[in-house]
Amino acid sequence: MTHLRVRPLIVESVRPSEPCAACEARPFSVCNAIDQRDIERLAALAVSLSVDAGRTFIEEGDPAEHFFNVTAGTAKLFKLLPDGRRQITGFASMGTFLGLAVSSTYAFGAEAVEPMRICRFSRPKLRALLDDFPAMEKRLLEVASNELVAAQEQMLLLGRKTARERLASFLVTRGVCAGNGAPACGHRAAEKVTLPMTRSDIADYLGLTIETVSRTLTRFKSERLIDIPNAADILIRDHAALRSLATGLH
Amino acid sequence: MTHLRVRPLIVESVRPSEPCAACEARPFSVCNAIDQRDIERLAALAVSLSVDAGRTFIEEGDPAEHFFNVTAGTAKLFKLLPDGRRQITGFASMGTFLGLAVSSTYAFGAEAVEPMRICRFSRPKLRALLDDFPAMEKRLLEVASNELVAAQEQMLLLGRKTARERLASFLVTRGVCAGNGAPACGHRAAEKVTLPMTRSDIADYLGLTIETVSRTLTRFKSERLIDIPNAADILIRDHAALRSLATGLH
DNA sequence: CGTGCTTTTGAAAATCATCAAGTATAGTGG
DNA sequence: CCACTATACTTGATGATTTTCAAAAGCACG
Repeated sequence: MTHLRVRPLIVESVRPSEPCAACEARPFSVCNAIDQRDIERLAALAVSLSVDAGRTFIEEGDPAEHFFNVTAGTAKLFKLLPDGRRQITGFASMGTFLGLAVSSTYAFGAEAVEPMRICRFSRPKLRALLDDFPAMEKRLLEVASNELVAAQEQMLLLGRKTARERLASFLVTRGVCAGNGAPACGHRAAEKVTLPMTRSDIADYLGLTIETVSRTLTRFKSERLIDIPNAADILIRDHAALRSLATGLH
Repeated sequence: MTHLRVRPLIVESVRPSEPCAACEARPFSVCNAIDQRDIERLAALAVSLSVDAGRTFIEEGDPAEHFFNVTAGTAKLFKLLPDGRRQITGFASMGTFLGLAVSSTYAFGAEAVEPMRICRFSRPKLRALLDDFPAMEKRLLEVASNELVAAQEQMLLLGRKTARERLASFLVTRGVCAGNGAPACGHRAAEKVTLPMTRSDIADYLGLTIETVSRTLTRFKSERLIDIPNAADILIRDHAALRSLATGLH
């Protein structure tokens, strides 16, 4: 019954010849908590995978069998209501660690918004490894703490900010921390913000509709705060004004 | 300016004779990760404090010098915008651990909504202790992971749920996990939900106004979903209907 | 150069916020 | 014990931001 066969989530599945040691994402990820000489033990667990754009590689409610580490590309993390309403809780890019749940099932779904490369670890095996590398456990706690802070900031945005303030916050945050896709998080503001996600994704991230997102961006443009050479790229023209808007000052 | 504060935050400051060993909150907190025989080392760091209702004991932006563990009472955790808009990101009750931030300053404020008892730890000292007790570090990671899941659920609520759905979610969650103040989190539904916080707090938690909270509760009452003997107590009359509403089913 | 998608733009509708009283409730002091 | 005050809560009328519904305009891809 070939027609019932589930299409494999994963397009390619390899153990790179020089697995973690040469990983470009390592400096940005929890993996850098492990010494160069111990890195092989981690590499033995890692499976590097390609994920096509649009592919869901974590399904909310599924048994949580793996941890993931994003090594390239971007994913959206989301929760759904039965009628299809969606809240995107965050975007994961290079270095982001996924699957930090105590529960036995995933609390959120994850879908690639652009072609991705991810590193997959068996949950129980990585857990076992963590016992030998408390430094990595410490890093995980740091990561979780930072995400918690970001989540609180997002709650403020979703609960109390206007549409204009939400878009301004989004652009500013993207500009500072995800300038052009690289999560180098240089603390300098980017001129150009590249948005790999659709307006629909942005809307579901900010608790708005696509129409409101589009209208608000258009208005920013008419106010000379930004330029929109094409839908995916935003040029920041008045960073100060945007930052001010983002923090709730009118 | 916290430095200019006249009245002391803390009303009473004691090291109880049997510090952590007999702590009622320990079974609910991260402290239970430490063995009975090692508990003294933790107790040596702990300072037990009383906090009056309405007192702010964590100020957003202040240097993060302490961790806290709630041993009795309830606090609201919040973030503010410059013009006074407030988002309550959560309520902390018995067993809740506070202060998990990597940053050197608190990312949120905390205020007692009813008389509280908290356990205070010096950040650097507890950090040092954690090196000797990886089990506690593990527990902290669990706690942070769980809070992350709760935060994502709250983002779904704030970004995508209607006022009715938000209130229903709030009542159901309170009924299951905070029945009558004890965070036993028994998985049975409570008949009565006691709300130590004001309507204003509920509104700021759910991203609504006090008027909408009040009206929605009144409507639930007229629909026989709940009873409101007094503003602080809510009787759940139709738990199934509320749960259904909370998950977005109309 | 269609075809299908995303994005933009417009008009109408709706939910929720704001403004404004009015009613409980609790705490205080006479 | 009872006014008296302050605060919290409820209820009503109006209004505004955002959503919904609808359709046109861009863009990418075969």
